Amino acid sequence: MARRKSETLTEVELELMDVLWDKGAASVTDIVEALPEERLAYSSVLTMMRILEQKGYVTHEKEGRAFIYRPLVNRREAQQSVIGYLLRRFFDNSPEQLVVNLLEHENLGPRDVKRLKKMISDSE
Amino acid sequence: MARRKSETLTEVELELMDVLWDKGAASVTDIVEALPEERLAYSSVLTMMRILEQKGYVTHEKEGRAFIYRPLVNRREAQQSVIGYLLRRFFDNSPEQLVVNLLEHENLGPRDVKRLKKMISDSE
DNA sequence: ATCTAACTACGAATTCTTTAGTAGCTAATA
DNA sequence: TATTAGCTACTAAAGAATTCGTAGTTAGAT
Repeated sequence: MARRKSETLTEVELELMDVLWDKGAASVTDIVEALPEERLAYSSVLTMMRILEQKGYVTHEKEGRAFIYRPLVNRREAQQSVIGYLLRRFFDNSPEQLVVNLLEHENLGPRDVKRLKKMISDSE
Repeated sequence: MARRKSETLTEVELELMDVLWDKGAASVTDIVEALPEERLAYSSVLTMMRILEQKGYVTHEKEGRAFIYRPLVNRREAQQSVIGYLLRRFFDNSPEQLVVNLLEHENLGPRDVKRLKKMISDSE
């Protein structure tokens, strides 16, 4: 039997969406060039774009000879989606738990914590 | 060619680890019984436990006739790891961005926001 | 000592993800 | 109009994740 489809962007999907989000719209050639040298073959990107379209993350239209791809989901939405997934699966739907862990995270210096607090204060 | 291994717990792996984290230690039978009715066959759980052991998430020892599995990674560590992944891949290593999104998340009521703020203020 | 119930080990099957080669179409140009 | 450069479509392939069947082993009961 088999696995369920991923409900969030997978690794490579995310990498390509990042390019689209940065550029707003792009042809396959644009995307290949935006990626690190030799990262993916042209046809690999093409395949992934097809998959992303199937999954409803992007759409395309012909412009001149090439397909121009545009995101149907923006970065913010993708972020919210993955946060939702994370809360559900790892944090028992408790944003507090997530933030507690974030505050304790080794990657977080005192400077970060300070900025975080300021940001939350400002958000009222 | 092929994909990279997942650096965080996958869906089913997480489901099983959750049982271990709750119980502290458990036999395969214990785990099957802790899962929702008909969720997974005995042998499926066995296979997944083997994989989890290969990946270094659990260990086992024989107790009587059965294997008793114990987590080698605790819930907190798994949460930190997935937060690290999230920051890196979705939030450009910016905890601020993550929190901004959390605050704007539709699942978050005003009561949650209030508690969050208090929690961060208290964290000095 | 044999039988049997309880477990584990091994491997197969299926889908998803990721990567890429190649055939084939099309528009611009010589 | 015939070439060809630039794209897309199709196909393949292999690793990872997920699920489960079955053979084989072993400890305890008869």
